[in-house]
Amino acid sequence: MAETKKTHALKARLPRGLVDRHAGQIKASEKMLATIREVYERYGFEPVETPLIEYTDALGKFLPDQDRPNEGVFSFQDDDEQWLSLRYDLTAPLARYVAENFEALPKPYRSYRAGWVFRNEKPGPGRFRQFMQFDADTVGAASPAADAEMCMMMADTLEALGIPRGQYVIRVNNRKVLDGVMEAIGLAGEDKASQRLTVLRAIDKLDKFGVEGVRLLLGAGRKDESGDFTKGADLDEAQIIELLQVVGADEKHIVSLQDAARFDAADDDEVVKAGDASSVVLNSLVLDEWEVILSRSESGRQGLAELREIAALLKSAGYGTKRVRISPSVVRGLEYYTGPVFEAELLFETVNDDGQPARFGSVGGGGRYDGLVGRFRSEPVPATGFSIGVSRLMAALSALGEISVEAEAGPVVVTVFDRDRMGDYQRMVKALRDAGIRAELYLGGSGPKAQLKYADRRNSPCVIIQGGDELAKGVVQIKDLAAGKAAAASVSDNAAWREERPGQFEVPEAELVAAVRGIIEGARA
RNA sequence: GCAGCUGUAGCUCAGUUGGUUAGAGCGUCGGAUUGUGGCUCCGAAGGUCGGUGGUUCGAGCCCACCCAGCUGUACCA
Repeated sequence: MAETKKTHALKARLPRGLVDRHAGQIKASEKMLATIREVYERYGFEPVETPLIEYTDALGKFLPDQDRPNEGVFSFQDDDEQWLSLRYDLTAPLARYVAENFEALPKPYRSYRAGWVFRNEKPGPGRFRQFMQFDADTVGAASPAADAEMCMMMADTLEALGIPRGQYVIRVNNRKVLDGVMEAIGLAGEDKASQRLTVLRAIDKLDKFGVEGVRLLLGAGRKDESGDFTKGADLDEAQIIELLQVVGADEKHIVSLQDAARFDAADDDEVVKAGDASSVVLNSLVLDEWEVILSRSESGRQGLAELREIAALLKSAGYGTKRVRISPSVVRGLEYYTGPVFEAELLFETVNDDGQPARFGSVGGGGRYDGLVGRFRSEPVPATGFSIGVSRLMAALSALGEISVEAEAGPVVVTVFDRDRMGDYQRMVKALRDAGIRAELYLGGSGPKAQLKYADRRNSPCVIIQGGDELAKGVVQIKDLAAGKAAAASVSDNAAWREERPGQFEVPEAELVAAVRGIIEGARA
């Protein structure tokens, strides 16, 4: 028999871009999902679930002019050679579901769902190849009221999760506005399509590179810090100025506090302090700012009208710019959004692993996708929705101290000091379980020391000990591990520590359950 | 994809101009203490030095290529 060397053992390794989740993380995320669900239910949305796998054509991810799916999606062929893919978001599968069950569903159809999605691309910090999204969508409502509701619901959700008002903002824009501006500066027409894409990508990077970086990307191009060069959109100076007038207009939609009453500002509107003066951020002002340039194009006028309606509805419902703000640099996905787009951004800073201050940034987004369901049907079907990045939001919440991924209390451990009496120990475990207390019998083969160590690692509230001495007296020893740890701090001598048995007391076996309950409830208080 | 940086024990890292048997701390396991967590002390296990080829009497160290990871950037439904 050949000698089996350890070095030949199969290496246990997690594929890159994927994560294991331990008990604390799972419980924390379940709690978080429950909170989100509650908000959505309150808005009248109902759950629906679709599978992780769809036909690739339903996801719309075949490469153009090729019989192969996009590399970014995990795909494989069925027995009949049809391509299947792991879903890469929850929107395309919903569109498939709605189209397939169109007659049976009440419309407008409001639904929500949480689930894993997969992207086969390079992982990075905070970017995984499998991650969870939590979506809500309204299908069959063309009214901007549906979009406004999405924004309000997103704001309510973040607050329900414990993110204070002012530490987040929902930014809203409209793709028709962006299209309108581009049209106005002479970028209309099929031949300019790729240039328009480059422009949109450049605008999307406003918060990353700032106005100057975007200016470079709109013009000749930009070199990053590793020396790599990104080619720009090649706009001329006049076009760039006009574009930035709309897109870089953030600082302009404010009015001085003295004038706020005249503009009917709400309490909930953002106030910006600069020196002695204070100014209020108003959604209506940024829209006024755009009026002239957008009037030059039909889609610009449309987009502006939709945003005005959204802004008015938000105001009526009492949502000021602290919560939802018209923001010209929001772009979102390039493929299917057709109207209003939204993004949920966290504003607070935290310290990352390297001690560098870091912003969480976007934790969710969405928008109107009027073409997506219609792909499956002969008539157009309007739809709007948004998606929350669950893992990212969870990282943010734990940084805020709103949730903890620390392991919570483990089960009570009944130790085995006498191997012949497993039945007796099992009976104690059963009694505890019947009383609704998490409890387990030590199932390993090690001695008392190891058993105590095990209970310590399980974060058990207490252990139950009954050796020969206790049996003779009809009692059990109960050791409160937390109390013992506290008492041990002042003891440095091991003999004394063992003699003292900190946190340990003796009760008649009949009082076992009551004594354990006392410890658990004491720890909770 | 492009660019830069980095690969030595489970983790964090030392390792001399290229010179015998590659080390430390932490962690793990065991013992002191077979009826008790922590502290302390003692001991043990754990390595194809990322891979392949080359230079050399001799490579963890030098060279080439490859692989992986990290960071930035591109793409991102």
